[in-house]
Amino acid sequence: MHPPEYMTPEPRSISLEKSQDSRDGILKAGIGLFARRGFHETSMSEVAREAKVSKALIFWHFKTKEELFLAVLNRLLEPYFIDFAEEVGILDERAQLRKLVQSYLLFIRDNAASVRFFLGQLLHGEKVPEELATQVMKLYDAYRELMIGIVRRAQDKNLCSRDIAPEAAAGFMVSALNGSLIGFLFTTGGTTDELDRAVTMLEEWLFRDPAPRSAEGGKAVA
Amino acid sequence: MHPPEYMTPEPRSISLEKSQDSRDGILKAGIGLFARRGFHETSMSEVAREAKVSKALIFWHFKTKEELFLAVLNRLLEPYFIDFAEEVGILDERAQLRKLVQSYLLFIRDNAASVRFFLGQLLHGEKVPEELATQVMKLYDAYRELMIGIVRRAQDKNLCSRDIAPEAAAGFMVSALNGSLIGFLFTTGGTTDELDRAVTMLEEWLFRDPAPRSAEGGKAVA
DNA sequence: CCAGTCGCTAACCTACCGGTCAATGAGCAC
DNA sequence: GTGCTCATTGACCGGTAGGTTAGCGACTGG
Repeated sequence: MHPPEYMTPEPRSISLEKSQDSRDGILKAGIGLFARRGFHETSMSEVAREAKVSKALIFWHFKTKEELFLAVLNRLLEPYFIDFAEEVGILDERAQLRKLVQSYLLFIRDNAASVRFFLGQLLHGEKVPEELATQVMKLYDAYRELMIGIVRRAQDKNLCSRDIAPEAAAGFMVSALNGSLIGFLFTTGGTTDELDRAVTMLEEWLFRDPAPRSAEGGKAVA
Repeated sequence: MHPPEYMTPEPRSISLEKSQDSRDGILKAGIGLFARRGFHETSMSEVAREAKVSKALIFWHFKTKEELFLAVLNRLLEPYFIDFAEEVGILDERAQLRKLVQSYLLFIRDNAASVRFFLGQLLHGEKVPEELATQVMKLYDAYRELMIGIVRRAQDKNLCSRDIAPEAAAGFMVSALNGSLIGFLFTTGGTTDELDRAVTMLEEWLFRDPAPRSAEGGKAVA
């Protein structure tokens, strides 16, 4: 079996290093081409040309085109994670919401290309191998779960209306964010103003009437 | 020049009728295959097989594969229009909003496949020939314009808060709808419950505090 | 009845696709 | 040096893609 199934933690020799380099170069080229043109529009010869290696080498590193594509998707998904756990306890729920939402926006801004690619691929169906699709879905659910937590805590502290279930409220907010997202993805050179507007609107929406019966008026954060 | 550039309003002969029939059959097959598998995954031979004609006939009707694809997109867009003008005057703004939103949902429900296809294609870029993209955008803008009108009238009648500009409110609501839409598109066998929930939420959101200073409490529609 | 067009097809063409393979150079162990 | 494995390549293969062409039967106009 020629291709190394798993890389050793530290490179043992120059050859292995070079091997990893070429593999990375191929992956890099694949990322660019697949994201720009999609799976079927991209040929292995193009990837080879872009990576400046022979086509055969690609098939030495990756058994099939699908395997390369899978590796590309995996690498694209690497930055998809949530780093929200820290320093959140000291913020009130309103600030927590703002922070969570902004982390969403920041992520979108930084990964617009791959998000667009991945979303298109998911919509198109079939070419995303379940495993990755569920991975994305899990991430999505985790995000919504964070938001549910915020809403629940805000309701407990009577910071916002208790009329709607936290799950429904969070689901709605995430949907609204997604909607703004696709609006953003379609304005190619676009500003993030629309996104920012959605953020403040969601904030106002969630914290619109804090105390249904209590007489104490809440101090609004400017 | 073999292929008829434009069809005559009424078929002059049996031959022309048959020609239109076969053309329609090809288009129909193309719609199914392109929508199910995308542009590059679909071969002309497949279309020919599905339409039960020879491949050459397709190239007789449509000069290239791109031209067939374009015709398919055009036909897919045919049901994309807004029939909202009628009988709207007699409804109050709340009911108007509900009706407008429901027409959106209904449309999505009926055209889920083609919406998914078109959205994926737009996200993927490149394969949608500007002309059609702007057509869709115009439709989108028209819809938002309708919503802006509703919000503005509701504000004039003091039915809802005047804190936000109608454009911003409408934009937000359309975004929220779009977000719910993609949520719906991803749940394959999915229910429309999530969509319906978003609808009521948007309604509650827009008409949350009708009279900022007036003492008269509004009667809520159950 | 005959010429011409229309609708249509089988067979064909070229280019390129994903994928294979034999060969080869470079580093490493002995 | 002599092997040995690893990384890499150019040449090649069968299959299929989009597209072309020569021609055939069925109508149509004169």
